Amino acid sequence: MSKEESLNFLEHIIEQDLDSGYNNNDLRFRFPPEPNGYLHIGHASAICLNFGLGEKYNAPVNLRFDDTNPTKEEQEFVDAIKRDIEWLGYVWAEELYASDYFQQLYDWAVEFIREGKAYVDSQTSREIADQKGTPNEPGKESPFRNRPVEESLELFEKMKNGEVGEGEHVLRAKIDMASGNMLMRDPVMYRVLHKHHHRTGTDWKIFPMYDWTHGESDYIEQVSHSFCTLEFLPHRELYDWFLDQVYSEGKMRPKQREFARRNLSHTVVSKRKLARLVEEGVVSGWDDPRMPTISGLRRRGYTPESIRNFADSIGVGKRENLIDVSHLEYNIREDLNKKAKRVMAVLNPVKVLITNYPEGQEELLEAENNPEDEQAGNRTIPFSGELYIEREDFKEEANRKFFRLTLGKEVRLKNAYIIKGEKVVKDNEGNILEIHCTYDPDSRSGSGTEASMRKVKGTLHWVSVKHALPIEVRLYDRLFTDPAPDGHKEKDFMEFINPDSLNTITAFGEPSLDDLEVEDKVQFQRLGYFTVDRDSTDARKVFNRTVPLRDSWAKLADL
RNA sequence: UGGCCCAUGGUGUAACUGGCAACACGUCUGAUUUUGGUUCAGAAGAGUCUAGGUUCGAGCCCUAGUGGGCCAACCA
Repeated sequence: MSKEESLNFLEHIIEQDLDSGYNNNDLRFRFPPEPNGYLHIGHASAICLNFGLGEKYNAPVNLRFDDTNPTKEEQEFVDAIKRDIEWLGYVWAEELYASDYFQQLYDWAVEFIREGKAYVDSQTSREIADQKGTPNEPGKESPFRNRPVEESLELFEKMKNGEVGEGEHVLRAKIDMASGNMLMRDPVMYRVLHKHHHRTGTDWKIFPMYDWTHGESDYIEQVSHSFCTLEFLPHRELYDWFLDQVYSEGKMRPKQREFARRNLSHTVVSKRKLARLVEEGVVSGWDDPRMPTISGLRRRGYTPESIRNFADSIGVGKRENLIDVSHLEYNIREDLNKKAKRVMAVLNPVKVLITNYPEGQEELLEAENNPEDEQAGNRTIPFSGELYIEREDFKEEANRKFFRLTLGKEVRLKNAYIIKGEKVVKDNEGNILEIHCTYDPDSRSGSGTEASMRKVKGTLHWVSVKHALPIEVRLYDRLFTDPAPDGHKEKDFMEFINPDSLNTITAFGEPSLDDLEVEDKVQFQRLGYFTVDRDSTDARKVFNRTVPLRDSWAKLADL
């Protein structure tokens, strides 16, 4: 890798380790989700971080499910997580489960008891919590702290065999009830849970806690760098303590390092809050295109590349952050600009009659599929004397800044002819029913005539009425009106729901849209990028708006 | 109240062992354009939370303060 590029602080750590004796072959990372929900954009950046490091250093990255709490975990989530990571385009070295290590962890724990490093506590969780003290005052030692080793051993065995009920006993590490770090005050290592585990079934009645599991799992897998979010920083001392007890010379000693979770504006990401959106029907499900879940983003039309580029471009740090969605939107536009086929669709139609176009005539006009990609080729679009254009593209009279159709002025119909507004037909209420225009027969795009080369300010997209394909279009906008909906202490995040986050309309598209398949992505010219939703039927296609095009006119038009 | 972490343009990051603040997004000009898109050229915008200190020299080091975050689940 070039020394020119700047490294983020995690890469600096790795580089330092490499300089101080680590072998490149020693490097190994992991992404350790708990299978208790769907992955979201926050996970995506952690995935890109770990797997990105794996690609950069040519090191293996394991996918390890942190499945130590059977009350919350399900196989369904394991499958969904794997699917999402694969979709992002990453390949894990090994698929592993913390539950694979239950026996090893148990054996170590028994060893701990024998060595007086752990004991069975028979108090209630309440009592234990009360004795914990506060960050200011030291905790009190449990009356069971010095119970005989044999007794702890026996009770632990009973816990394991399911002979004791949930909550009756726990195994605690004997560390320091006066530690300034609350996590070091004799943390619970095991609790009894008579629950079905998605992988171990009913084999185990005791389940190891996160702290006891995570570092040891890293150690078993010989992970070199265990990157996690900042809230785990206080856990590091315990992570290291547990590691010290089992570490043997010559092995890789995993290193936990923490980075700031990256927050995206105008959304929420906590599982509880996302669940509320689903339960209260604000969205249609976990993969609603407005959801920040990976499945939601996928359905919205985001590409894996755009998400990866986004994650790379925002970097990592250790400070609180709120990344504006515009960064994400930039990345999807940039990707789709190169890839998406251009097509025409009219969302808010008004009829245009070309009065001097021969009655009943139709023709097929040639159109470029993507000006950014020569390989994309051309297609044909049917043209006739009766068209739809966007209602916003016409004004009876307008100032010089309005580069669109007005009476007496010419505009180009994309890939077709130059037309001139002649008159407007209205109903009794003054609503525009149709606009009469004349066209310049010599001005056909690509015909090479002098008239076809004429420069007119303004080009409109259109669809021939007779050939128009009715489609359903779902116009999505950000789900929340506030950049940090859950950042207000006094207010519930639900108060910031954007009432206009979804606008479903019927629109008209050019006939070629009928050939598209689910998840195909196109640019509706002058409007935005759209993708075919799985709700599409043979009778009617459904398009989700991924993101509108940048629109420098919108700002002026508002004035 | 104790401990720990953090603090650089509107946003996110960068600045290798101290050498006069960079990149991306966003914003604004202009050019090009059969997408008010794209592309291209350019501009504005921070003197690095504050106050001291060390140093020839500090965003980088030290001290204190201020502000924000984290920590007292048999969750991860």
